[in-house]
Amino acid sequence: MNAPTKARMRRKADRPGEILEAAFEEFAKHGYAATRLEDVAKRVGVTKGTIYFYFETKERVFDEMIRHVSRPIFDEVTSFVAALEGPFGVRLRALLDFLFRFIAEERVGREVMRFLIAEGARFPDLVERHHREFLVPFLERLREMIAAGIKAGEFRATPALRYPELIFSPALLLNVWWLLFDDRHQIDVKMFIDAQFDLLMDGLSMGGLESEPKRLSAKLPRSGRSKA
Amino acid sequence: MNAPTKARMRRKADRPGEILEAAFEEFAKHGYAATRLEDVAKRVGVTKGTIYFYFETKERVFDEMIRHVSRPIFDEVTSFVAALEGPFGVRLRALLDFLFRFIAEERVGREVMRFLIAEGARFPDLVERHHREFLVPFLERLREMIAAGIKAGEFRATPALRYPELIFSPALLLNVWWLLFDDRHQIDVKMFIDAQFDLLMDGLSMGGLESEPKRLSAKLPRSGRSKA
Amino acid sequence: MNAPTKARMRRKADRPGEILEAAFEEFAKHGYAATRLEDVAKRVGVTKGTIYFYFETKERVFDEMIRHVSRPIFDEVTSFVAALEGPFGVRLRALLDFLFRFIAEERVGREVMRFLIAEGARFPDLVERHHREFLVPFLERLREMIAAGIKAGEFRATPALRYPELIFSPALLLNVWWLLFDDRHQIDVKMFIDAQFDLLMDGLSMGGLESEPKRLSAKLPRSGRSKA
Amino acid sequence: MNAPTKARMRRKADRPGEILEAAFEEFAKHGYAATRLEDVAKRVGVTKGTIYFYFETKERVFDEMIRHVSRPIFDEVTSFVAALEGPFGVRLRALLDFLFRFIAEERVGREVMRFLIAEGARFPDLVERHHREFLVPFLERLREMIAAGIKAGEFRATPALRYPELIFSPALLLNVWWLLFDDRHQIDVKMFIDAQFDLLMDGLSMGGLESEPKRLSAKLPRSGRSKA
DNA sequence: AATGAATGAGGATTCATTCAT
DNA sequence: AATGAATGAATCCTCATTCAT
Repeated sequence: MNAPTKARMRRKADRPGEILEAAFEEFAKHGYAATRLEDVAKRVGVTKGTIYFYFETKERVFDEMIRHVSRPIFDEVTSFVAALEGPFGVRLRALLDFLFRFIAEERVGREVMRFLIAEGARFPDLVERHHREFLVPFLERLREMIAAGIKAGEFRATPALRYPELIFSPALLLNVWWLLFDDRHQIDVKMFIDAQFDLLMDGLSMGGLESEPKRLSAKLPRSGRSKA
Repeated sequence: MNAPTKARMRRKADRPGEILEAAFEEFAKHGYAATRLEDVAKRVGVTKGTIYFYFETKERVFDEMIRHVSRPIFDEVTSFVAALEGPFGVRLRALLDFLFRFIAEERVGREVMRFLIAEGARFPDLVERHHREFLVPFLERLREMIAAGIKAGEFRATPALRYPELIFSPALLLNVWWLLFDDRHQIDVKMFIDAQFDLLMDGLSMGGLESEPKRLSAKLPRSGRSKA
Repeated sequence: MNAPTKARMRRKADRPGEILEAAFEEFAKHGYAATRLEDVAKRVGVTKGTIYFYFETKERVFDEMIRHVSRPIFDEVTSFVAALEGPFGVRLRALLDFLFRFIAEERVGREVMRFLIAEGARFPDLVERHHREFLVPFLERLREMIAAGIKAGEFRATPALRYPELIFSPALLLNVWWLLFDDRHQIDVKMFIDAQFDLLMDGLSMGGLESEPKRLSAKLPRSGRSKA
Repeated sequence: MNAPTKARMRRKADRPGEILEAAFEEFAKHGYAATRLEDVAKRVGVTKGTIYFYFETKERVFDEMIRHVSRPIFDEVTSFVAALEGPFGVRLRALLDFLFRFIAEERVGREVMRFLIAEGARFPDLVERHHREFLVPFLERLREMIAAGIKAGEFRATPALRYPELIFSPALLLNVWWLLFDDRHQIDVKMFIDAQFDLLMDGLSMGGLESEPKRLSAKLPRSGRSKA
């Protein structure tokens, strides 16, 4: 780490990117205030000065780090949502799978949530940006899907139409669960999604006495993810 | 203003309590690392030294602050859950109302969640304690209630039985929403709970062709909160 | 200097004053930017932190240091000028003696001038304050004295009445001389003042052929200072 | 703005000179310690590295900058003084005019004085060089002129003969005035010189009762500068 | 109990300087 | 000749912690 010194391994193509990724790790581990830029530098294999060559302040490093790690998510969410097709139940399930993957299972999505919650007061713009560019569009897509499902006669006209957040919330719970317990008290994601989907579709209450009330959901493909 | 300041002379006999409450405010606003014990002291109207008379370190102040503000919640949750009665749908609704109040609407509950998420890495015991003493018992109570509801024929036997967290998750969403947006992008809590309850009970899908599938939920009392 | 450590020699009555005097020495030696507050602290026998206990920033230390060392001069100038009496030639001579003492011979006066010249761009208020509170009143007193001398028939009505700075300028020269050369290329202050006074009174040109044109100045007491 | 920037391609052949002139501006504005070589470079339109190609250290840049801007003054002073002719009163007046121009009115002369005062401790050689090459010769010329004037019967034999600095001092005052106040509290240079000349020639005191004591100075040409 | 003065380790930031290209 | 990337020592400032009173 402090090898023969002098080894200025320069022109490493994407120093800023490397720095931001190292910053992600350090900020995720210690939080904004307790992170030392020196440790970020050490992780990249450069010195403090190098970071200041690329970024004006620690705040700037943090801000750009969030942009850096968020962009791929933003992009993928956008294109995924645009590409949804098929029956609405199927679409919904696909959306849930996707959502869980990005917001709960992927470390970046999880930690971004931690950053927003923990450092939101210091970086209010960041929070607003995520609301505007990520949350609002996503919820709107959800709402449209539900509305279309209702029109198509697949879904009930529920007040949930006003609160697509409700559909979103189990994924958030998993996200927070992970943030809190990491790998202690693990939850089986696949089973959790299945359970949400079942509950979401048919609810808790005994729906009368009919023989085949659960048809629709029963036919749906379960979460395609096999590894979890 | 800094005359013989008699207001300060009250010698509340509860200096430690005062300090912990001031600490709550400061830690909530700035996070652990960025909070200055001096500001906590100033808020109480004493000097830093006084804090060190009662608490050994800053970490200790934080830890005891969490205990201090959590205890009333712990207690109330315990006794509330023990006192639930009546039809299970009604109990569930009551539990939801309660949950929302403590985890989302009350500032203390909200901020404790922020502390756990933001500082969990630094205070792992804290997180474990909340898991053990708050979350697990609460989820267990939820599960028992659902199980009893199923036994009583009121509820379907859903896989949600394994994941009572699902029922808990909208409250968490509201909690996080508040942590992120404070009073920007407000959500109407009463309508939100109603929506959750409706969805939770009857689900999204058109439940076959039966004539009266939604009876139960229709009869349930709506949220008792009148102001929202 | 780094003795047995722990010797917190506290309550030293006038810590702020001590710090400002140490600061004067360090700033005088190195200039504002090149002075290390740590060296100031070392000079007092405390640590950096102590300085920040009393002063918010380095700029503040500098600013207050100037006030601290300037005040006695301001005060003495004010009271001295107010107390002048006697024939105007005598008064003028006394004023010159006084002026030289404060602006040129005394180290503080000299160094304050250096600070104003060297750091004026960074501390414009400082410069304005000295202009307003020191320079303007002093020049005004000078002017009044000359005007009174003219009225009394002792002085010629010269255009110098508009520029009392002219009378002031040799003292400034000595000041700057000292700032530049310290004790190299020394000038004998007493002789210098005598020379100024002679020149000031009677000028360079041969004043006609009269036998006793220089009476007045010839009778004046020479500078009373004997040590220089 | 940062297109192929052709303006920069002029390859002035005098990069060092450009750098030194940029350095003059930056050092004049911020002082030695607070000047960043990077800003000097930016002013020239090159990078820091380029400066280090021509100069070994920052101190070297400063030192050579002073030489660079002083040389023209040195040269002009030398040749001007050598060329003086005519009655001594006229010569004196011409010398004063010249002096004021170089030491007070011209920015370079003024700022060099600031450098000497502010950074003399760090660059003692600089100060000595100016003393030896500029101040001493100039004062010597002044002294010779006065001595010759006395011999010629134009001037009185005053002790000022020992201190030609006295004649120099109003110009210094104007210089310092400018350094301190820039364009605040302006002084009319022409009137100031006239006043000095009047005072210098005939002094303050009522010169006996003679009828025509002021002949000489009255006939002298006033400052040749017409605009002031 | 409480204060106020003091400490000193620690971290953000700056910038003269280096050097491979 | 000139650049751009990198270094690392230096310095300001902060703040948890200590302790005599």
